[in-house]
Amino acid sequence: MSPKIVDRNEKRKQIGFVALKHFAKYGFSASSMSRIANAAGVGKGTMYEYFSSKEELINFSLTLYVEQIEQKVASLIAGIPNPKTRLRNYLHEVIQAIKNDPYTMGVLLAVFKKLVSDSQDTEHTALLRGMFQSARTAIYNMIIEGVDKGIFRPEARQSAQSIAFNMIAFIDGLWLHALADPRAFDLTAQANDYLDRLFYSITPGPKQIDN
Amino acid sequence: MSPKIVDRNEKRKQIGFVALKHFAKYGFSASSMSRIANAAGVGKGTMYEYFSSKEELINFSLTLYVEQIEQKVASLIAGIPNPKTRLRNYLHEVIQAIKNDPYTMGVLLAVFKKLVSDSQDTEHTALLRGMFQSARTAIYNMIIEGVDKGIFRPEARQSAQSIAFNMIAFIDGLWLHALADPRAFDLTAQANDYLDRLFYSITPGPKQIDN
Amino acid sequence: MSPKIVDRNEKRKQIGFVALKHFAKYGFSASSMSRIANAAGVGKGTMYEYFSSKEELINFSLTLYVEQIEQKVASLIAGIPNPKTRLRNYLHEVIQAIKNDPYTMGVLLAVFKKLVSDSQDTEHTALLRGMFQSARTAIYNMIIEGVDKGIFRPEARQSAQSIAFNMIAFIDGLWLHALADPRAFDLTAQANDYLDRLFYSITPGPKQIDN
Amino acid sequence: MSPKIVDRNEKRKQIGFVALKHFAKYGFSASSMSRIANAAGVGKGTMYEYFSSKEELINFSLTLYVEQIEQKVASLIAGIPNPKTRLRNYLHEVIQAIKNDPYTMGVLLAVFKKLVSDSQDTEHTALLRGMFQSARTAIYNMIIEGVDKGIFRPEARQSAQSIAFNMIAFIDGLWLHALADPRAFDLTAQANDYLDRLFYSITPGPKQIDN
DNA sequence: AATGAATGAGTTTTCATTCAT
DNA sequence: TATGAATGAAAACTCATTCAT
Repeated sequence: MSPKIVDRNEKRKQIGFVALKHFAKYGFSASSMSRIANAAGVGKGTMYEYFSSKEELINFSLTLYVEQIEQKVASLIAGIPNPKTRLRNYLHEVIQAIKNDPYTMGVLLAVFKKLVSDSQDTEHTALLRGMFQSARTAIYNMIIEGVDKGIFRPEARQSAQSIAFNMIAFIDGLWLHALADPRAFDLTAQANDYLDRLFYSITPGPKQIDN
Repeated sequence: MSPKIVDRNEKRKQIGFVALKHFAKYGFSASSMSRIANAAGVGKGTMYEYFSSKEELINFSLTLYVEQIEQKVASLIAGIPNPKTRLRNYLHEVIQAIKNDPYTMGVLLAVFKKLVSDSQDTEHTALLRGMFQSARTAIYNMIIEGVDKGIFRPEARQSAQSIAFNMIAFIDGLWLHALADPRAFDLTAQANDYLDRLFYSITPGPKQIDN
Repeated sequence: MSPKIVDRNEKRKQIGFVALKHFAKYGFSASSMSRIANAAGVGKGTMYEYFSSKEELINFSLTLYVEQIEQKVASLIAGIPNPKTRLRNYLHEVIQAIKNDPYTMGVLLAVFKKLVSDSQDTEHTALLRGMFQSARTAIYNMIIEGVDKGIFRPEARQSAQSIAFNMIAFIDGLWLHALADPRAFDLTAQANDYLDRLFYSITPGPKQIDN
Repeated sequence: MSPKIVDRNEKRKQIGFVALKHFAKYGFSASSMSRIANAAGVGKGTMYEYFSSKEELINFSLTLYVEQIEQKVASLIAGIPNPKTRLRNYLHEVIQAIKNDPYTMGVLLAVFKKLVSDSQDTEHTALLRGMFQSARTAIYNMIIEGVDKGIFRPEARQSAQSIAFNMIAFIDGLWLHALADPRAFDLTAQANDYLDRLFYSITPGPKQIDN
């Protein structure tokens, strides 16, 4: 009754991750189905058994990507009580991830570009926004918690939203440059500088400098 | 010294700018020679009279782009004596440019992506690095000038390099997000927040806040 | 003599009829094995358990089709004693069939086309010819019977063959046009006109008009 | 200023006629662009210089076909004063055309089939209907002229429309069968039988038979 | 010098068929 | 026996590039 047993979901994921690597490296339009098939060790036709079109493969891969990122982010902030330390740790972990797997960041680049081309591409837009939103919320919560615990100034409560935006933009600018010119600068130092200035401006007490 | 040479260069530029628009909107691989020819009002074959290949057209267009950006940057910082004001003004002008012509920023996206694909593509890498370097130098100089004039703390001298890096990364993260989600946040406010925090940390005297 | 053999034939028929519908609607080459399998509620692989190839499925389906048509024809002419009335009735029934199930006529179209492509395709040719032959024979017999009974002129005996050919061609032209442009004309009226003229020319006695 | 000089319209026609042969022989879906290109002696890509898609090639070919047919029809009926003779001549010429170039009739088959598949395919439907309409009009006019000249009975005036429909259907049935089974019957004799019966029924005076 | 005609390699996608379970 | 997974050949179509005029 039952034919060759294959975990379709597992195989979709397997192909999806291979595709992700290609998208990261070459972008969407320059990645070809047959090369992905080849890299995934399946026939060209098999691709279409698992994804009805290239577009669907892209969507699925991105979902995979976002899931992966969000899980990583969630695990990074778990278990560290002090929100200040947690924030610093969070940034450092993100930077480690960038350093360890710079190509994966290339997917973001490809997504950003697709967003520019098809401005009404709502599926991808939603995906991206969701991802950024959850990152911002994580940062926002850390700021608020810091204020609640007296670690940050009360005024930081109003700026929390803005700080979160700011920080995300900074992080994304950082990997962008790291991608373009890996040896030009010290990511960790940059992140520390940024945080030092941030904490300096929201830590209570005159002239207190965090380290 | 025949006048033809001038014409030739002029036409190369003309085609180059048209190409730039396409690259910004669709990226390199999804922009086709014939569509660019069409938009530029020349024949398909003519493209190859002026550029030996698509690759060369890309290179030339990027040179054009970088030149344009650098000229703009240079003009922005000219004529404003106070380096603090000049810095704020500089950032605001950049943001205006992003707001007015978001597509042009798309070229950067395309370039970044190309850098990821061909990691040994030294021609483009050099171009990009040069551009960023000149932007950083401009910022660096403003910081140093501010220290010299007593507007910034002496300690800022050592951090000047790092601040410049930091700021460029922040700016690029900003347009990246602006491109992806134009209505999500207030670019100007974000820039001000960033500068406020920066100036707060490098302005002499206790609790002095710049505005 | 195992019961399996019956099942097998039954299932072949079941799949064959589903295939027939597809062939009628899309033609042979545009009908796909997997869509037929799907519509028949069996697996793709199962198709090849019952038919060694698409070609064989086509052959079998056509046999089924011809059988069906011939049974219908036989039942239409059964039980009506007057050959004139029987002839008129026959034509009307055929027209009813065309009106009720125009798609089935599409199979004929597909077969005709296949015959044009593979001119040496004797299997299908024989099938078709047999079908038309039996229809012609039925008409021929009615004419002869009419002559024998004095309902038609004796001269009709020599033309009987030709009349049969003529009538079949007319019928097939009729459904062809009905298929192409269903609302353009009144099939029943056309058939009556044709028969009136035919009967007028073969009915004995001056100016006698059949109705 | 001007490049390789090619009469685009001429080349479109040239390719169109080659395509027509393929469509006649294999139908639309089983005819491939590359095989047509090959037969036309041009490269695959060239096809798309002249036709934006297979669909457009089909449309163009059909236009060509209809034009051709209509011109032939027009020339056949020109210059013969007696409408009765003209009608007979017309039918004979059509039959000659069928005999001489049976494959071309295959195009009609393909069109009919396409009409069955995509019932809302208005472009082709319109083309077909127009062609049949003009054929019917030609026949209708001959009948009316015959009535006016006293060659046909006055009652034929009312039936003229119906006779035209009837005759077209008969003709199309005829070639359909001729295509399917070229040697089975004598097209000319069939046509004569049909016309004899028709003229018998609409010629004035008792028992008068046309020859 | 300028151009469009020509093209084949390469892209996405479909499909008849085979095969392991 | 029944099935769906797997696949390569082939289809429609795109595009950078060459070349004749």
